[in-house]
Amino acid sequence: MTPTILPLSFYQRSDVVAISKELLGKTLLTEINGQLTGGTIVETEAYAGPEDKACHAYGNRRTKRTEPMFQAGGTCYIYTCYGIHLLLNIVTYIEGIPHAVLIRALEPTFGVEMMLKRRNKPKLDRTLTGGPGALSQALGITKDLSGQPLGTTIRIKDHGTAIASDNVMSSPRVGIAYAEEDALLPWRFRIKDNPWTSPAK
DNA sequence: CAGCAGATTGACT
DNA sequence: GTCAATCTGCTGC
Repeated sequence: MTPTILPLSFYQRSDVVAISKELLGKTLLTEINGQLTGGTIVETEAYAGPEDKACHAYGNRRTKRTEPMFQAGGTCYIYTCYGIHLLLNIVTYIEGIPHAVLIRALEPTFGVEMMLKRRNKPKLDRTLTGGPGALSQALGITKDLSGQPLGTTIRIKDHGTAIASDNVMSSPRVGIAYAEEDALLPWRFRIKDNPWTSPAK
Protein backbone atom coordinates (compact mmCIF):
# COMPACT_ATOMS: atom_id res chain seq x y z
CA MET A 1 0.00 0.00 0.00
CA THR A 2 1.45 3.31 -1.04
CA PRO A 3 0.30 6.03 1.29
CA THR A 4 -0.63 9.29 -0.36
CA ILE A 5 -0.81 12.72 1.17
CA LEU A 6 -4.31 14.10 1.13
CA PRO A 7 -4.73 16.87 -1.46
CA LEU A 8 -5.83 20.32 -0.39
CA SER A 9 -9.09 19.79 -2.22
CA PHE A 10 -9.98 17.23 0.46
CA TYR A 11 -10.07 19.94 3.11
CA GLN A 12 -11.54 22.68 1.03
CA ARG A 13 -15.02 21.20 0.73
CA SER A 14 -17.97 22.86 2.41
CA ASP A 15 -19.18 19.88 4.46
CA VAL A 16 -17.06 19.90 7.59
CA VAL A 17 -19.09 17.06 9.09
CA ALA A 18 -18.31 14.81 6.13
CA ILE A 19 -14.64 15.71 6.30
CA SER A 20 -14.59 14.87 10.01
CA LYS A 21 -15.96 11.42 9.30
CA GLU A 22 -13.60 10.80 6.41
CA LEU A 23 -10.57 11.76 8.47
CA LEU A 24 -11.20 8.74 10.67
CA GLY A 25 -8.74 6.02 9.69
CA LYS A 26 -6.29 8.46 8.11
CA THR A 27 -2.75 8.76 9.42
CA LEU A 28 -1.62 11.91 11.15
CA LEU A 29 2.14 12.47 11.38
CA THR A 30 4.41 15.17 12.70
CA GLU A 31 8.08 15.52 11.95
CA ILE A 32 9.94 17.56 14.52
CA ASN A 33 13.73 17.66 14.67
CA GLY A 34 13.79 14.70 12.34
CA GLN A 35 11.59 12.64 14.66
CA LEU A 36 8.58 11.15 12.98
CA THR A 37 5.63 10.50 15.29
CA GLY A 38 1.93 9.96 14.82
CA GLY A 39 -0.79 7.43 14.28
CA THR A 40 -4.24 6.68 12.95
CA ILE A 41 -6.99 9.18 13.61
CA VAL A 42 -9.73 7.49 15.62
CA GLU A 43 -11.72 10.40 17.01
CA THR A 44 -12.64 13.82 15.58
CA GLU A 45 -15.05 16.64 16.22
CA ALA A 46 -16.58 19.12 13.77
CA TYR A 47 -16.82 22.87 14.28
CA ALA A 48 -18.81 24.78 11.70
CA GLY A 49 -17.81 28.35 12.41
CA PRO A 50 -20.52 30.94 11.87
CA GLU A 51 -23.49 28.73 12.69
CA ASP A 52 -21.97 26.81 15.57
CA LYS A 53 -22.19 28.33 19.02
CA ALA A 54 -19.50 25.98 20.26
CA CYS A 55 -17.01 27.38 17.82
CA HIS A 56 -14.71 30.18 18.87
CA ALA A 57 -15.48 31.92 15.60
CA TYR A 58 -19.26 31.73 16.05
CA GLY A 59 -21.00 34.54 14.24
CA ASN A 60 -17.82 35.31 12.31
CA ARG A 61 -16.05 36.59 15.36
CA ARG A 62 -12.66 37.22 13.85
CA THR A 63 -9.99 37.87 16.42
CA LYS A 64 -6.32 37.36 16.82
CA ARG A 65 -6.95 33.99 18.40
CA THR A 66 -9.31 32.64 15.76
CA GLU A 67 -7.45 34.14 12.84
CA PRO A 68 -6.00 30.85 11.50
CA MET A 69 -9.49 29.38 11.29
CA PHE A 70 -10.36 31.93 8.64
CA GLN A 71 -7.61 30.71 6.39
CA ALA A 72 -8.14 28.30 3.54
CA GLY A 73 -8.66 24.58 4.20
CA GLY A 74 -5.53 22.59 4.94
CA THR A 75 -4.17 24.96 7.58
CA CYS A 76 -3.45 24.01 11.18
CA TYR A 77 -5.16 25.84 14.00
CA ILE A 78 -3.68 25.19 17.41
CA TYR A 79 -5.36 26.57 20.44
CA THR A 80 -4.26 26.74 24.06
CA CYS A 81 -6.97 25.49 26.36
CA TYR A 82 -6.98 25.96 30.12
CA GLY A 83 -3.49 27.30 29.89
CA ILE A 84 -1.76 23.98 29.61
CA HIS A 85 -3.31 21.95 26.84
CA LEU A 86 -2.82 22.45 23.15
CA LEU A 87 -5.62 21.39 20.86
CA LEU A 88 -4.93 20.46 17.28
CA ASN A 89 -7.45 21.46 14.63
CA ILE A 90 -7.43 21.14 10.89
CA VAL A 91 -8.99 24.12 9.14
CA THR A 92 -11.43 23.24 6.36
CA TYR A 93 -13.38 24.94 3.59
CA ILE A 94 -12.31 28.22 2.01
CA GLU A 95 -10.58 31.36 3.20
CA GLY A 96 -12.92 33.56 5.19
CA ILE A 97 -15.17 30.75 6.49
CA PRO A 98 -14.04 29.44 9.89
CA HIS A 99 -14.70 25.71 9.68
CA ALA A 100 -12.42 23.29 11.52
CA VAL A 101 -12.03 19.68 12.59
CA LEU A 102 -10.68 18.98 16.06
CA ILE A 103 -8.50 15.88 16.30
CA ARG A 104 -9.38 14.22 19.59
CA ALA A 105 -7.63 10.86 19.63
CA LEU A 106 -5.06 8.80 17.73
CA GLU A 107 -4.01 5.20 17.66
CA PRO A 108 -0.22 5.43 18.03
CA THR A 109 1.68 3.74 15.20
CA PHE A 110 4.78 5.83 14.42
CA GLY A 111 7.50 6.86 16.83
CA VAL A 112 5.81 5.32 19.85
CA GLU A 113 9.06 5.40 21.83
CA MET A 114 9.42 9.10 21.17
CA MET A 115 5.83 9.81 22.18
CA LEU A 116 6.26 7.88 25.41
CA LYS A 117 9.32 9.95 26.17
CA ARG A 118 7.49 13.22 25.50
CA ARG A 119 4.63 12.18 27.75
CA ASN A 120 7.02 10.78 30.35
CA LYS A 121 5.24 7.45 30.35
CA PRO A 122 6.82 4.05 30.95
CA LYS A 123 4.53 2.11 28.65
CA LEU A 124 1.93 2.42 25.97
CA ASP A 125 -1.65 2.82 27.12
CA ARG A 126 -4.79 4.64 26.14
CA THR A 127 -3.81 7.86 27.84
CA LEU A 128 -0.83 8.39 25.52
CA THR A 129 -2.93 9.93 22.78
CA GLY A 130 -6.42 9.76 24.28
CA GLY A 131 -7.75 13.29 24.29
CA PRO A 132 -6.71 16.41 22.45
CA GLY A 133 -4.33 17.74 25.07
CA ALA A 134 -2.44 14.50 25.55
CA LEU A 135 -2.36 13.95 21.83
CA SER A 136 -0.71 17.27 21.10
CA GLN A 137 1.89 16.65 23.75
CA ALA A 138 2.67 13.20 22.41
CA LEU A 139 3.16 14.60 18.92
CA GLY A 140 5.35 17.42 20.16
CA ILE A 141 3.00 20.05 18.80
CA THR A 142 3.54 23.65 19.84
CA LYS A 143 1.54 26.71 19.06
CA ASP A 144 4.28 27.83 16.71
CA LEU A 145 2.62 25.45 14.29
CA SER A 146 -0.69 27.28 14.39
CA GLY A 147 -1.50 28.88 11.08
CA GLN A 148 0.95 26.71 9.18
CA PRO A 149 -0.19 24.73 6.17
CA LEU A 150 -0.37 20.95 6.35
CA GLY A 151 2.23 18.97 4.47
CA THR A 152 5.44 20.13 6.12
CA THR A 153 5.73 19.56 9.85
CA ILE A 154 2.22 18.14 10.13
CA ARG A 155 1.00 15.74 7.49
CA ILE A 156 -2.05 13.59 7.00
CA LYS A 157 -1.74 10.51 4.85
CA ASP A 158 -4.29 8.24 3.31
CA HIS A 159 -3.48 4.56 3.58
CA GLY A 160 -6.60 3.66 1.69
CA THR A 161 -8.42 2.50 4.79
CA ALA A 162 -11.94 3.77 4.47
CA ILE A 163 -14.08 3.43 7.56
CA ALA A 164 -17.50 1.99 6.81
CA SER A 165 -20.29 4.24 7.98
CA ASP A 166 -21.46 1.35 10.16
CA ASN A 167 -18.22 1.71 12.08
CA VAL A 168 -18.54 5.40 12.72
CA MET A 169 -20.19 6.40 15.96
CA SER A 170 -21.41 9.92 16.50
CA SER A 171 -22.19 11.49 19.83
CA PRO A 172 -22.69 14.91 21.42
CA ARG A 173 -19.63 17.01 22.02
CA VAL A 174 -18.39 17.58 25.52
CA GLY A 175 -16.96 20.45 27.48
CA ILE A 176 -19.04 23.02 25.69
CA ALA A 177 -22.14 23.33 27.86
CA TYR A 178 -22.16 27.07 27.25
CA ALA A 179 -23.11 26.39 23.63
CA GLU A 180 -26.66 25.55 24.70
CA GLU A 181 -28.63 23.71 22.04
CA ASP A 182 -25.62 23.39 19.79
CA ALA A 183 -23.90 21.31 22.47
CA LEU A 184 -26.34 18.54 21.60
CA LEU A 185 -25.34 18.29 17.96
CA PRO A 186 -23.89 14.82 17.34
CA TRP A 187 -20.74 16.16 15.76
CA ARG A 188 -18.22 14.11 17.62
CA PHE A 189 -17.13 11.11 15.60
CA ARG A 190 -15.15 8.04 16.53
CA ILE A 191 -14.34 4.63 15.17
CA LYS A 192 -16.68 2.14 16.75
CA ASP A 193 -15.14 -0.33 19.18
CA ASN A 194 -11.68 1.10 18.73
CA PRO A 195 -9.82 0.72 22.03
CA TRP A 196 -7.99 4.01 21.53
CA THR A 197 -11.13 6.14 21.74
CA SER A 198 -12.98 6.75 24.94
CA PRO A 199 -15.31 3.85 25.83
CA ALA A 200 -18.44 3.61 23.72
CA LYS A 201 -21.54 5.02 25.28
C1' DC B 1 -14.17 3.08 40.01
C1' DA B 2 -16.78 7.43 40.24
C1' DG B 3 -16.48 12.20 41.35
C1' DC B 4 -14.36 16.48 42.04
C1' DA B 5 -10.87 20.10 42.33
C1' DG B 6 -6.60 22.10 40.62
C1' DA B 7 -3.42 23.57 37.13
C1' DT B 8 -2.12 27.76 34.12
C1' DT B 9 -1.88 30.83 29.52
C1' DG B 10 -3.94 33.98 26.38
C1' DA B 11 -7.69 36.57 24.58
C1' DC B 12 -12.02 38.90 25.13
C1' DT B 13 -15.67 42.01 27.67
C1' DG C 1 -11.08 39.95 35.79
C1' DT C 2 -13.12 36.06 33.73
C1' DC C 3 -13.52 32.35 30.86
C1' DA C 4 -11.97 28.55 27.82
C1' DA C 5 -13.10 22.85 22.67
C1' DT C 6 -9.03 19.47 29.10
C1' DC C 7 -6.16 16.19 31.80
C1' DT C 8 -4.55 14.33 35.89
C1' DG C 9 -4.43 12.87 40.47
C1' DC C 10 -6.45 12.38 44.78
C1' DT C 11 -10.33 11.26 47.47
C1' DG C 12 -13.78 8.14 49.37
C1' DC C 13 -16.66 4.27 48.89
